[in-house]
Amino acid sequence: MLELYLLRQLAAFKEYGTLSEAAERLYLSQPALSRNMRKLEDEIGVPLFVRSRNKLELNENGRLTAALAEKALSEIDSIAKQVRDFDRSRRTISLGVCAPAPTWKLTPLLSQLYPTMTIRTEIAEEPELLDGLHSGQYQLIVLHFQPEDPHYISSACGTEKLFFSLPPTHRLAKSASLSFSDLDGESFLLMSEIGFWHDMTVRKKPHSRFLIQNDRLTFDEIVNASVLPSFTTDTANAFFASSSDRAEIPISDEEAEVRYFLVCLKKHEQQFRQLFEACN
Amino acid sequence: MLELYLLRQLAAFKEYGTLSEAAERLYLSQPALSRNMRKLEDEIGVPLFVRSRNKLELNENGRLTAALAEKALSEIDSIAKQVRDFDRSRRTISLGVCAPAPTWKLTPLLSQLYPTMTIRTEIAEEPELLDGLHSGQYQLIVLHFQPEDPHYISSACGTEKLFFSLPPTHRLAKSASLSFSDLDGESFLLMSEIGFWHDMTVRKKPHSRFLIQNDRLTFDEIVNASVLPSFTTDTANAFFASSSDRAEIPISDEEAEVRYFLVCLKKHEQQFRQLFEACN
DNA sequence: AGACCTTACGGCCGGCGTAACAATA
DNA sequence: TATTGTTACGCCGGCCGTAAGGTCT
Repeated sequence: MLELYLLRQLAAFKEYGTLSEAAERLYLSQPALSRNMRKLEDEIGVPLFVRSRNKLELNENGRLTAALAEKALSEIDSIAKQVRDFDRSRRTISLGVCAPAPTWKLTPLLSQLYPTMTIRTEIAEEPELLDGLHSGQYQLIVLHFQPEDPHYISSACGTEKLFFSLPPTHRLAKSASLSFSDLDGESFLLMSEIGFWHDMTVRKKPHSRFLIQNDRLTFDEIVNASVLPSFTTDTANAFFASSSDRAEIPISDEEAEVRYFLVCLKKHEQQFRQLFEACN
Repeated sequence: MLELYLLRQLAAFKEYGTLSEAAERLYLSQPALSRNMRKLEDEIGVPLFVRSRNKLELNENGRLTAALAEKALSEIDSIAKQVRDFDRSRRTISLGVCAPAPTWKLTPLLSQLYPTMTIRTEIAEEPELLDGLHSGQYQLIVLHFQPEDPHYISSACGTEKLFFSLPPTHRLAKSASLSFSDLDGESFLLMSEIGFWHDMTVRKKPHSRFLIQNDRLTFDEIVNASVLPSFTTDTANAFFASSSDRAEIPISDEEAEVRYFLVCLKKHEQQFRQLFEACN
């Protein structure tokens, strides 16, 4: 059977045009390449080259062979990668979420229920989450609505309510309740990687500007040191008790409180049965 | 990159189940195979086997790898074949005919006009000829009707008229003309490999039986030695003068005389221009 | 002269076989 | 005991590099 090193060398010769150049790219002596091209020709049994006295070119057979070789080589190349990906996917649970809060409860739970598995978490938009669930990119996703498709298994897994976080000096710091529009136009401090909350706050306050910070500790410091309004949620407060003198004002819009739903494909129902029972 | 011998050996192990058996089939010592399977595992970097103390089995990764390997190996295997076929097709003109007579003139003509090419002739049914022309199986075909599709180039290339060949003692040997139906029911001697003539004669004499002989010399001998009716044609007589005392009676059915048409695809018009000019 | 390809010769590495061992049924 | 898989050691074929030679621009 044709050996790979011959096909690789043919492909390189096709790419670089001369034996010398190809040999150099292959870290191979030029005579070796010359010999091997003749050997390949012998093995296939038909001429692959037109040979002038000091010039070597592919003929039609040679071009066909090189094209087929490139295809086969890339296929062989991809085998190891495919197997490694497959192996990783078998020992990994990928969790896609529409916001960070659900992971605070789910990640420890997953680690405990499936101690041999690696838990990978990703924040994405809801349409991408659903696509990824079907493509196998995610085995589990968390949405902030309940999907209706009967191919899914889903179950509520917590709520989250958004609050304004205002400095005591803010003119509205004593309010019992505020709506998004009450603070439209003011500049806000905002965490990055907060999933759908980002879109929602930006959409509900079209005239505000948002200063994005991607590290939570830094964010907390900046919040405490500034007089800009920001956000917090009941869930975040429960998990990350941060001392601050800020006023936390409930947001009256109904979108400010969401329910999360954990979703998996029906075919994985067995695998995740314990998880669904535990997260209720 | 993964080397082919490792993939071949993995595929063999998958096929035969044990290292010993696979090694034997591969004409390889069993320790060598053991080493190489470990090497493959190392190179891919994930476990491919479940190892008991004296048992080796593929795990899921291994089964995937073996499946991918089989695919890649068969692809590599097919490269040489594809290139050889391509090379042969480049130096061969394949002529498909609906009956043998046209080849008697065309084959010498082709050899003369295209002296570097191999001429290959095949008899086939007309639908297969047209399919083969499109698929590239034939560059030229001969039909006994003129195709209407404008994608073809076609030109008349001779006629052939069928005769009954009757022993002098036959009751109808003196007839000036006969129709197919006049001899329906009698047993006939018939050559094989005569293309559409076979179907036609069988169809026109549904009550006759036909004794098939595939060698022309043998056929001629049998014909001369027997009193069974057979067939001949004007074209065959012109090319193969066979002495015989048989009566040759024209067949009056209009299907008994055909015109042949040489056909090629328009894209080959240039290549075969000389041929079309010469065969008129 | 410089670029390119081919042929000739010797070295060396990698894959193989033999041998010896361990474990299971 | 027969079968299966693993480890250790030395051989050898095949691929490579160096050197030398020929041809073309």
